[in-house]
Amino acid sequence: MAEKLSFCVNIESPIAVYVQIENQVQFAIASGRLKPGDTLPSVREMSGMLNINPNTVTKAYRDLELLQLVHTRRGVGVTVADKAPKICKDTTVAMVKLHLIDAVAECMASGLNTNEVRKVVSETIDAKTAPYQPAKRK
Amino acid sequence: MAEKLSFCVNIESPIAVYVQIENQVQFAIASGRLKPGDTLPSVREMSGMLNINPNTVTKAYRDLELLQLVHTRRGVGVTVADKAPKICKDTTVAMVKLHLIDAVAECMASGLNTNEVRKVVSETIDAKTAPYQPAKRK
Amino acid sequence: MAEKLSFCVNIESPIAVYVQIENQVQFAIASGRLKPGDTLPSVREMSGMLNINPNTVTKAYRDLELLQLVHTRRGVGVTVADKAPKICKDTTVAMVKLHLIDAVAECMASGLNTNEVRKVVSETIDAKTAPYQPAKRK
Amino acid sequence: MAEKLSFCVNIESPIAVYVQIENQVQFAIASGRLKPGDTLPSVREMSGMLNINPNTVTKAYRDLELLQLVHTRRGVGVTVADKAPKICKDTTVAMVKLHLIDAVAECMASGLNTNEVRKVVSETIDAKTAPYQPAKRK
DNA sequence: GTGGTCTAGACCACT
DNA sequence: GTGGTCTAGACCACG
Repeated sequence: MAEKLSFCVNIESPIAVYVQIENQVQFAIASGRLKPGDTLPSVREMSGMLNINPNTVTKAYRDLELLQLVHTRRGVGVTVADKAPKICKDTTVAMVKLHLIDAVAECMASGLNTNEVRKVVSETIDAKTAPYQPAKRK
Repeated sequence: MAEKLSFCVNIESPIAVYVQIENQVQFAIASGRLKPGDTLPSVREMSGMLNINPNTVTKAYRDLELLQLVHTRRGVGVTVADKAPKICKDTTVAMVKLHLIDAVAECMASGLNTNEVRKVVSETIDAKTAPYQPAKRK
Repeated sequence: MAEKLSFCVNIESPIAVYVQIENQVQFAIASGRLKPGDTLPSVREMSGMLNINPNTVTKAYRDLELLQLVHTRRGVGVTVADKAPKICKDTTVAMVKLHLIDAVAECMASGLNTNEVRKVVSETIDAKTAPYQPAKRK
Repeated sequence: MAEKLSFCVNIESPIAVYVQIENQVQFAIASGRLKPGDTLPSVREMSGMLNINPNTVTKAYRDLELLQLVHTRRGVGVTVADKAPKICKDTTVAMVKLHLIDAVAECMASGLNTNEVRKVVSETIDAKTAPYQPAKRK
């Protein structure tokens, strides 16, 4: 059973709240913070924690179920599926790499200096040991 | 007059088509491929080239006008503003840096190895001398 | 473009309305009544036709999108994906066969006469050339 | 006293577990495997056998009592009612026929070949002499 | 005109 | 106590 799980959403973000939740769960599974059999916070618990509507959480959990990352059982709760880690590693890693490639390509296309790109990368790597913070992308 | 300008959009992308156009114009200005006085493709030309609705192009050009990056004059077309390069460098660089930071943070959150992150960055830097390709971000 | 598409739901059924919609779309694709590129009725149109809440239709369409059976584009509509027929045939046929096997097994388990089973099957085959009517299963 | 009664439930099924139990008891009565006066497994025994919550078994037995198919007596257990076979045959046969009709209709709606339908039916009839296995219906 | 997102709240089903 | 479904209605984004 997972002990400490912190989730957060940025309600200002153009990224839909339910997508932010889905991503954080996927990242938690991919990084091993959530393991097969672990129970996610209940819909009511999560919605209270994030101060959002329960339906929004429900939507996220349903999507995760369709992706076969979790199992939902009425009266029981939502648990991480056995094959979730594999699926997550297969897809999540590919996705974040793509994002990284896109971001670097953007930097190059906008004329940024190569050294500056590397410097930003290094600084971010050093800073990020903390849990995932949802992006504020435009 | 700009000689060769290639634009492309990914209609499947969750990023709005008109935003993709705006970004590409901004990048072109920031990197010097578009200079003050250059004329953008006409709405009709651009929409035909990209096979999209003319309204979408119009919306992008309107936004660029609001950002004071271009001037629209009836019977003449849409031309790059004198102060556009300065504005673009100020804002575009900040934006792409943010994207880069987000992307690296994502990689860390999903448990990617630090060395792997640096490797992807290096490879992308080496590969990207070509014009900007719109992201396929999820 | 699909000309005539009749959909219907049974609001009394224990099967969720949005699932009934999903099934009917899948069946329509599997049987060729809906082809790649065809546009589904708009959310508002469908909800009016079936006299249900638009959100219910939205839910069904989102699921179909996650199953990669349709493409949704804001301002455009929902269209059948190119690979939808293949996916549908692969999964839908397997599903309905399973249902049939289950139903026959049920009949046997409840002591029904073999001849009677065949008779019911034949009668239903003869009767069913009409469009799919959602089940009233208990 | 019934000698050998095998029950099984599919916890993944969208059909409620207690409904699966009810159906199996009904089928057992309809087919004569359970006769008036026979004792059902105790709640504790059944819940242990199926590895489910005792409350779920209790609910199933309570429903069967409401249907007048069984009698529950403290200190004695749950026994099949005298009139159970008649009731079961009247209702169960109607129900399974309906399911069969639905399943065949589904096959037709999804474009399945008529001959294939008959083939699946025949194969299932030949195969099914074994006790009822709960459906995995979607 | 499309669909997307979120809220609020009701009622149901299951354990 | 869990989650599931549906409704009603608001506001936004896109073409």
